[in-house]
Amino acid sequence: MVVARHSRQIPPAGVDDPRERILSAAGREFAERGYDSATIRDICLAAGVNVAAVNYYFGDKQRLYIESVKHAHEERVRQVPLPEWRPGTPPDRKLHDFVANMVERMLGLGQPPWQVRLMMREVLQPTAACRELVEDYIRPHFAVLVSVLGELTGGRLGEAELRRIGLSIVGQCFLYGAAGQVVGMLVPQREIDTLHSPAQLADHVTRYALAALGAAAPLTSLPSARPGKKDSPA
Amino acid sequence: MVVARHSRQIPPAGVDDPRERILSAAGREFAERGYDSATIRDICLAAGVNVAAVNYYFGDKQRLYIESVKHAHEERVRQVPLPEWRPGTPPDRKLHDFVANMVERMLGLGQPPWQVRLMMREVLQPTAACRELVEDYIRPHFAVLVSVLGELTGGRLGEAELRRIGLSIVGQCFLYGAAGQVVGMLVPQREIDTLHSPAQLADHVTRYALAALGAAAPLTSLPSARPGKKDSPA
DNA sequence: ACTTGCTTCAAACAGGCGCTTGAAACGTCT
DNA sequence: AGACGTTTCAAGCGCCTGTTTGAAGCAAGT
Repeated sequence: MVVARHSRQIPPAGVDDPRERILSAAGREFAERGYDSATIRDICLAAGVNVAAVNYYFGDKQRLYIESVKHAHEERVRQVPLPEWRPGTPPDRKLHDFVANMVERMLGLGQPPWQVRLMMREVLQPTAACRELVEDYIRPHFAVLVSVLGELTGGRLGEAELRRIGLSIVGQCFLYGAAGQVVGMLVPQREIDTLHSPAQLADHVTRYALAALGAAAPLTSLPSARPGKKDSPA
Repeated sequence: MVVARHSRQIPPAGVDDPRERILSAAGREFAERGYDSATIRDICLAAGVNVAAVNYYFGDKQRLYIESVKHAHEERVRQVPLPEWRPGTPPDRKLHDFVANMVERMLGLGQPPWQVRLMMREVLQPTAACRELVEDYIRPHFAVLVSVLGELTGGRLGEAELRRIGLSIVGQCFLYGAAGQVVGMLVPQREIDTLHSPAQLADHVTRYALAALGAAAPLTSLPSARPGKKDSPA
């Protein structure tokens, strides 16, 4: 009756593996259109396989969706891994690196890549795949941020307060990633290019946090301290 | 051929007005399920009207959607209007009021009301209704925030920098409104209740901004300066 | 009483959807 | 060659979608 799923002892994992092609096409389609609007027919057309292949490899649309979310998330982790620091790296440098890394992951170059858009959908309207995403991907990253903040404040703040500050930092990046188009409508285009590029954004968020934590001069300090001039921290 | 839309010279605008009932039901349904997943049949069932009524009053699903977005946005503006300040109100007080207002609008009590969820969808994946939403609703609010920030910094920062800081503030609130469920997974439940309630959140975002701008002590300062003690600014 | 124009209704339309089917094609053993 | 398990295919199955239709209901004007 039921199709016996083969055991896949030797996964080729090449670009000509139909399973892989379906996952990739499905990820793009789900990211672009959302779960309901994406159709199996379109996905299979893009993947160059027959519609029955989805049922054969994944059972049904829902399981294909979950698999494609996990697939996208693993791929993105490989693309933009967390920075690694040699012992002795100053914590403000770590914070900047972390924020720059997060911004790059969320924004890519221009608008976020499909893997991120797919994950954003999960975050904004969680489905079954969300918990897994949080545990495997978001929580570890967030833990790193919190530990960097702890290092930066030298134990003067509790874990709970650190988490709250961490969320403040994440929120700023998240706005650009999730609502980038609206930001683009609110701010003049030339300003976007000059002040809201990924690098500039990372600098701003870091400086904003350091100033709030008293680890750098306030943003209103005179130009002598550190103006809006773009510069990578030495 | 085409149904002649009547001129609606005397809009009753009561709860028994079918047009109004459809708009309300459609808003909830679109907010909950999204444009594609929401069905005209379900909307009409909830509104207690025949399926043909949508075509009669709005033409098609798309125009119903646009009208329901505008309807929701107007309703929400009426529900949570911007605060008004008497002359002489100190700018840090204004900032706190503004943030508390924005948080209340975005978070409601518990999870955001359907009007906000509908608008969030537009922000995250803009459609034809988005530009109107930005111009009528978001831009004026954002302008108020920027002007308060300008007042607070006393001309020491340019408009562009003020906008950037404004977006930092908005981003923090936006994270809770749009990704509240994920925040709830990252932070222990008891911490949510004690540190991430709307009031606490508004306090935190305000204090974070004031500290970054040098208008208040850094968050790491000793309890003597201005602790995390919750208190409405006098 | 009859017309007129606006509103509501049950029923149906064509099209697209996820999913299934039975057979053909394929590669690999004996 | 033959048999076998795996993979691919064109075609079709209900079902649900947005939309249309023609008739019935209704209030006001003549």
